[in-house]
Amino acid sequence: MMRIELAARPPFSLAPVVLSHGWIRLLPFNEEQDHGLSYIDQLSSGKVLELKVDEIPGGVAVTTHDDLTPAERGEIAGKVGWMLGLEQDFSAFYDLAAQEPKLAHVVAKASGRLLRSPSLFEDVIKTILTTNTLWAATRRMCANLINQFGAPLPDDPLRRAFPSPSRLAATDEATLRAETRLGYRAPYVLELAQQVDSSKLALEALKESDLPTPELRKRLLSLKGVGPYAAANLLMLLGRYDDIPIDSWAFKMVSYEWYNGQPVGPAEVKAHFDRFGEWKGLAYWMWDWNYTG
DNA sequence: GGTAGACCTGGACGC
DNA sequence: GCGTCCAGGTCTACC
Repeated sequence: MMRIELAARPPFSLAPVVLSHGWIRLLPFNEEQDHGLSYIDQLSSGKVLELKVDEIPGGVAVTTHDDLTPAERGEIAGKVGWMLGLEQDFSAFYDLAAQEPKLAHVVAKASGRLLRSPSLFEDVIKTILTTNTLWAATRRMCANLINQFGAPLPDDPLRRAFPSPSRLAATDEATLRAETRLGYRAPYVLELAQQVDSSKLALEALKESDLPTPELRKRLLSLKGVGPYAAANLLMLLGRYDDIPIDSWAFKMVSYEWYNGQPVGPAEVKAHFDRFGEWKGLAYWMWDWNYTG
């Protein structure tokens, strides 16, 4: 049993991160008591362990059943710091949100951080799995990927980590279609895994990229299966909020918020959030919508 | 620059 | 049961 305490930039609260979007309900995440979370992670050494994350004053505590080397502790600290956005600074967003009743809850709850997977590789695949399908199918495809290709937890082999690029690169399109049920997304996932595995694509480097958002967006759009919606979603996970992930849900929300349920397009969605400038994506994401059904 | 039609799955619906 | 329809973004081909 090991415990690692990590400090967060204040203000911080774990619950809004866990509840920030659907990722907590995709394996290998799991929501635990009191809006804590667990995640099954494969370390760079290949070791698979379960990380449990709970809030403590000033940050979080990460616990595992395993004994860890200093290097493993460092790796876990880095990953969890990224996953929860512990260093992220939302003070400029809070200044804007404090002026807008529909965003007041953001300041009150210290929201803004969006739950991320340890790797951009995993988040790109998961984002591709959310496109053009229903949430239940996204969860099923993600679970299939993990159950079929993920490395097992030694104590509990039915639970597995998210597959590595090399493991996915070693499968084939027919298997991803027939067994994993990815449908037409199969070649997209396979190509991504092969490019990352062969180092043709330095995907993880985009996490620290200082490219302007439009350039970063172009990089993401160049990935097969990543279109405007997916790119905007991934940009948000990368801490860039100057684009809005517009999907069919966005049209419905904006329609009932400002147009009496009449059909709307992307222009209407953008029009209501442009005033938030570089924070417009987060303003959209955190908006306290009228429509609840 | 924009757009039409194809792509897949599984759940809902009609018989 | 069995067939048909539908929702959900992105791709490619073509303009």
